[in-house]
Amino acid sequence: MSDDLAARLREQGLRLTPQRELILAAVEQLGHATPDEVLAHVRGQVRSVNASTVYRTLEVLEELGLVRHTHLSDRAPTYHSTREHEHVHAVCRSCRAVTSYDTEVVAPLVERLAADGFTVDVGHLAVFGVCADCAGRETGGRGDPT
Amino acid sequence: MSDDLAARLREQGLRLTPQRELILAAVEQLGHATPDEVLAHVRGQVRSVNASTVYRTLEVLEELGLVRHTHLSDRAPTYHSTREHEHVHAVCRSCRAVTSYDTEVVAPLVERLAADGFTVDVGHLAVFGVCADCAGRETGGRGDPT
DNA sequence: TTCAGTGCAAAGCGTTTGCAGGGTG
DNA sequence: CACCCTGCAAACGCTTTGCACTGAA
Repeated sequence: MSDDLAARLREQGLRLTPQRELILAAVEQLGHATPDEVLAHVRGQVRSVNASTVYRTLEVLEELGLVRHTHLSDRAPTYHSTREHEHVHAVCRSCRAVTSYDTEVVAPLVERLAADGFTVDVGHLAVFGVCADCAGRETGGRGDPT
Repeated sequence: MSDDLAARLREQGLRLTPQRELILAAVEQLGHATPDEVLAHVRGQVRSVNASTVYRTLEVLEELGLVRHTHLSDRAPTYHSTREHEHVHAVCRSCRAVTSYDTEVVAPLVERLAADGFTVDVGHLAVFGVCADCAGRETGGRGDPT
């Protein structure tokens, strides 16, 4: 856990700071969160933490392999801990509902591209479309993710 | 072709303007282009055309089903004509190369989600990963398309 | 003591919006 | 001649960057 953080940072000659611990903890607690949500969460617990620090830290954490991100909307990306099982997201363009699927659903795709030497980043995959509920209501909901 | 444009616009009580024709033509010629590239292309042929017009027009054209967009980078989206065969994009995170695949590569995925009532927007799908070339050179290239 | 990390403020990029004039149907 | 569309300019949301100070090792 956070030991991972300390260890991995050390390996890279990077430093362990309270902000880094807090931001990693926030991502783990929130499940899926945008930089802004992470910022809000962290600020809820502590004094001043800056947005730039959140961005810079999420980048570091991603390089260390502790968090990952996907794009579930055309706005800010969402980050999640790599301690979760890797999964694929299905996003309804109409109601914006996000469903997680086991990576097995893309196994054939992954194998097919692997045959060409292409290694798919499964955890980053977001599949857009229309969910069962919205298919009924026709041209449903609000906005328009991606 | 452009007849499509005129016809579809009429159906919706919308108007045919030179800008709309030019922008659609630009997307068809460019293959895959960002709003900015479309703007540059259109300006290359004609006088003043405004960025907002490009955005508004691409939105209209997409609603009319004449163009589609995907996200091949974490920057601007890329638009393409729906007259092309529908395809899936594989984007190398290292060298940014984009390869188009026939939609059959995602058929199993599409069927699996369809079983849950989820209709996948195949044309929008972008698969990120590392291509064969870059897998060799290890930690390759430049930027980092998300 | 050193140099990575942080906060702050400003800038950057892509996109959106309000408004008044212009052109299509 | 009604009303959609456009250009313009300002605003916006998210992210990045430069810089001087702070604090981890």
